[in-house]
Amino acid sequence: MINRNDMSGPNLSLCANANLRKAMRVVSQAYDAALKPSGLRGTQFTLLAVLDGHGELSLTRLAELLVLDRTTLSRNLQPLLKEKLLAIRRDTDVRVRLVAITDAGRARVAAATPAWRASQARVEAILGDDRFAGLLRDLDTLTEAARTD
Amino acid sequence: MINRNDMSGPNLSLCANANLRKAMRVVSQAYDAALKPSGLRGTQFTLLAVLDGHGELSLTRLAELLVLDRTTLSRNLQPLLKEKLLAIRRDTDVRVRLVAITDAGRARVAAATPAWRASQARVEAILGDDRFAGLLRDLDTLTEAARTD
DNA sequence: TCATAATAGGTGTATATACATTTTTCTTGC
DNA sequence: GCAAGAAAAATGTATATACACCTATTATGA
Repeated sequence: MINRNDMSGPNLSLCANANLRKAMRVVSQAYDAALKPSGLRGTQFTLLAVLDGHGELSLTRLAELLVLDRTTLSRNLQPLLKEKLLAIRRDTDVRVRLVAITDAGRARVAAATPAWRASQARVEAILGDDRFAGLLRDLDTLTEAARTD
Repeated sequence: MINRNDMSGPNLSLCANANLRKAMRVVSQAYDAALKPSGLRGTQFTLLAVLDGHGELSLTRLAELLVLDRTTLSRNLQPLLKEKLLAIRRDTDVRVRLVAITDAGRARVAAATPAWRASQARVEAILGDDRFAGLLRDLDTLTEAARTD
């Protein structure tokens, strides 16, 4: 077996970025496919579930929780607002917009949760409990390291 | 310390999709920032480096190598073609388009490689060698499992 | 009190991503 | 040799993502 990466160039099989993105693509596709009957993408499920767990949050605070750019969050909210799964109101400080999940949003999360659990179970079955836990630890370590520098 | 996830809803701190995407975001931002002086995004560096390692490839074959949707690849190629870092020609089977890196593309990869190495070193320093190797293994296991089902 | 800082959020632009569909070309079976 | 099906790629549409920049409002300090 010839390894052409013994040559001078970057060895992409060791690239954290390339491999994270690749795994993200296939995993996200799996979650998206499983969630499709519920009418949610994986990213949307995440957003709704966070807001189901917390109460009303400002966009800035929600972006911090998700480790997501504020402008990205702004745009990710749009389809969920259009479907009235989320609602936004102004705070007394009128600069601040508070977003909260609606009853319809809660119902949607509840309807989607079995599909989410099945996707979770599939990943856990592939890796096994120990590697799955280790993966979550590693991802969190990377996120925290980047977040705090 | 109250754990509100003891309640009925999905515990997102265990969500493979949410945590993979979150880590992907922060890691990609770090690579993008490091590569910025070279004028490449992380994704573009990956694409060029793959084509630097292999010769001419059809879009379908390249998409398979990257575990990337063919239509996504088509679009990701556009900025690199515009900058003439890649070139496309037709095969004898005129349905097939073969893409290859240009001399300018090779030069760009070479110029960007030190920044890529620095980003790699940073991730390895954060996780340590063992966890880094384990992470790559886990990501590959997930990718292969999804790719082959 | 008012000028200046800081903060919250949105817009413009560009890339990344994939599904559904379409067009073009090739292959295959008869 | 041709019709039916397979294969390669592009397009239409929608979401995800972030940077640079802008606007509106609030906080601060002399």
